[in-house]
Amino acid sequence: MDYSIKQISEKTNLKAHVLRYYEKEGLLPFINRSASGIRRYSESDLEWLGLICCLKNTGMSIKQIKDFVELSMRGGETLKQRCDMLIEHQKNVESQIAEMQKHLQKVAHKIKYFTAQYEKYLADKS
Amino acid sequence: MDYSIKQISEKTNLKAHVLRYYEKEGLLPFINRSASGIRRYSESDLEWLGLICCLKNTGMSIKQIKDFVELSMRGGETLKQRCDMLIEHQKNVESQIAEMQKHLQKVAHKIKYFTAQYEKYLADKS
DNA sequence: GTAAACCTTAACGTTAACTTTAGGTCAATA
DNA sequence: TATTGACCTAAAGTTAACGTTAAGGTTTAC
Repeated sequence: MDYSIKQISEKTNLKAHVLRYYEKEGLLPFINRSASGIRRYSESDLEWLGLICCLKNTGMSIKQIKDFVELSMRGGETLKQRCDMLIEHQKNVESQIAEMQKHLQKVAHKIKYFTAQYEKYLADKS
Repeated sequence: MDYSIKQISEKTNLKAHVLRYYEKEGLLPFINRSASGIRRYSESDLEWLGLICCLKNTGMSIKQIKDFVELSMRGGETLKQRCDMLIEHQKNVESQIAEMQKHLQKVAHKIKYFTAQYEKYLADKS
């Protein structure tokens, strides 16, 4: 009940060399190998990858994800720290979104302005 | 009634070297110079910088902003194109935000999960 | 047995948006 | 007039997160 790197690549949409790269960077320090050294991903590895992608997708850097993974490897005593880290991250992303929405309002305003200009231009031409 | 690069730097929160960089990249093809070659920014240059920052803040690339500026330099005949470009950009940003919010929900879910784990850990310890 | 998939290390290439450096010139002031 | 701080240019350096290529080797599936 385990997966090859290719299968995982398909399931996660991460190319094989990216999976190896993530492993090298310390994001996946728990992948088992077959006797001959071939990576064998378990169901729980796949779940981990889910979390990693989730953090990546919300803009967390590889380095920070690595820190998170390292905490996880230290067991239950770091659970509080990890919760805090995720909550902090959540806050950051939320405020980024809020910022973006604020800036977006300015864009909307500019669009109004340009649209008016365009209408004036059309009127002047006729 | 014009400004030095330092004054503009303070007004826009863009460092002087960034202003020069933007100019080199074609984002500001209209800045006047003194006889000795020193940049003199006008009030309207400052307004342009406002629009440029607005686009930057919403994630538009330097290259795209350059394209927008180039259209602008061609005058009224490109107004429609520019409107369309801004509207397209607005849509992109909105869908980016939506995506982000979707991913954020997953993070929230993970937080719930980790918090539960943490409470269980505390209960087991006592 | 052979072809496809996997492994490693290592190094070079890429992109965006700066940032820094080096070596000057210019302007305000004491 | 000397000095200091602001300005100029061109070009190289930086960072993150990969992407690419190479070179050489092992393993697995049919």
